[in-house]
Amino acid sequence: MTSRVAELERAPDTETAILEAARDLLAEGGPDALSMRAVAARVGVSATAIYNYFENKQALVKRVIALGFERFDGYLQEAVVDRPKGSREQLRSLGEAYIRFAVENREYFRVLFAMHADLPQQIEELPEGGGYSLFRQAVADAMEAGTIRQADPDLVVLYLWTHVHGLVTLLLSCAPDARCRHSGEELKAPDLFERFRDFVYHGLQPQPERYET
Amino acid sequence: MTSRVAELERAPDTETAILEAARDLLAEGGPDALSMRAVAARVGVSATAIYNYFENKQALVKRVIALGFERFDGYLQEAVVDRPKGSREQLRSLGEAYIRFAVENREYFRVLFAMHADLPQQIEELPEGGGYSLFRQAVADAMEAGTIRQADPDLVVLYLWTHVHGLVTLLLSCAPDARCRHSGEELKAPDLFERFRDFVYHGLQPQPERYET
DNA sequence: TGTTTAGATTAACGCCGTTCACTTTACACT
DNA sequence: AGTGTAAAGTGAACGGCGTTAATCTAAACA
Repeated sequence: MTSRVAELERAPDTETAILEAARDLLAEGGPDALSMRAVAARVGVSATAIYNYFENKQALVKRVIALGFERFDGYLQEAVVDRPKGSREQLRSLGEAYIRFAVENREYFRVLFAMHADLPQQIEELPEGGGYSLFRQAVADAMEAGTIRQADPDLVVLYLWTHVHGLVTLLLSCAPDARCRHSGEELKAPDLFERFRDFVYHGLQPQPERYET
Repeated sequence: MTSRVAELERAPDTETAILEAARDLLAEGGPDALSMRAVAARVGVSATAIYNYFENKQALVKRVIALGFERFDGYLQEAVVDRPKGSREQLRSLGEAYIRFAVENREYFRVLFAMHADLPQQIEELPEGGGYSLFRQAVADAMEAGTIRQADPDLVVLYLWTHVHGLVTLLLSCAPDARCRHSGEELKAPDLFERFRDFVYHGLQPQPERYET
């Protein structure tokens, strides 16, 4: 006789199955691939059964997106731990994690940031405590450590976020494999990110003859 | 008796009417609002008639997007003329035009850069001679004039483009009216852009005691 | 035992993109 | 003037979509 907990855990848990099916369909084939009937077929249930767990398709998608942001935050979490607090390396690692998530979950990423523009405002439960606060803490640490200049932390976070977000969205929207043909050679997102780092740090001002380190 | 030209211009020109209806539907209600039947109804024709001019919906959308990029380029064109060649003002004006287009054509802008990610590669006829080359020329001029530092122009263009593109997409996807709540006060895209300019120019490096101009 | 209820099902509605078979229009050619 | 041809437009229909309504099933509880 199995324990009650084991029973619960082994239970079909249709809701979870639906969410996973929806996430996979979204990640595999983009928004068009996610239909109630397709989700139901993958779960092995009739389409209308989904309505026992989600009010409608939009509610289902909203949950999937929330799960997506959790996975996204996982990438960022992994990027900060074990990196020296306040170091440029930590900041760089965050940016790289952002890019890595976008490239490794291309379709998903696209949906994450394109989809929740349609769903009007209701995504208030997402950002709190998530990636943004991670980013912000890293920036604040870097300022305190003198790694970057003093400024409004929120503004700098937004600036860096904008920078990395623009990089990946632009690449994803131009080249389906996040690649950019540039003066003959091909550059992938991480390479571009690396080349941009000098711009981000030193700016575009004409460089004085600085032969310092 | 009207001239031949006048006749041609006054002719119904169903194709143009279809394109305009599709563009308006897209700009007004986003992608979901654009259906063949809706376009047909607006033009005053049956849905199947559209197939005399466009192979299918995707082809229609593709043309609409191409028109959108033309309009977009118009914003950029307007930004460069009458601005001193190679000046920071010209670069700033380009960025502001980018933002202005995105804000004034919110739905349209979203579709422009979200949509042509789906349509696989086929958008090769778009960028040539368009906004990118404008941007590139302005950057090259600014380098030659010593306004910004010497570097690979393509890289700098991509850097700046990324910067402004990320700013608007991030704002559009977060706040439906391209507004950002920031330390209590609300910032609109142009304000943010202005605040970012110092970062772009001087970078995030710790500022030395520079009391120079 | 009978009753309730959560979960699943089938049927159906209206909208979608698209195809098909058909009619209408307009113009070129003998 | 009459005919042929091709373009432009039509309504019906197909399969797929999100969603609703009515119905069934089986376990839980009294």
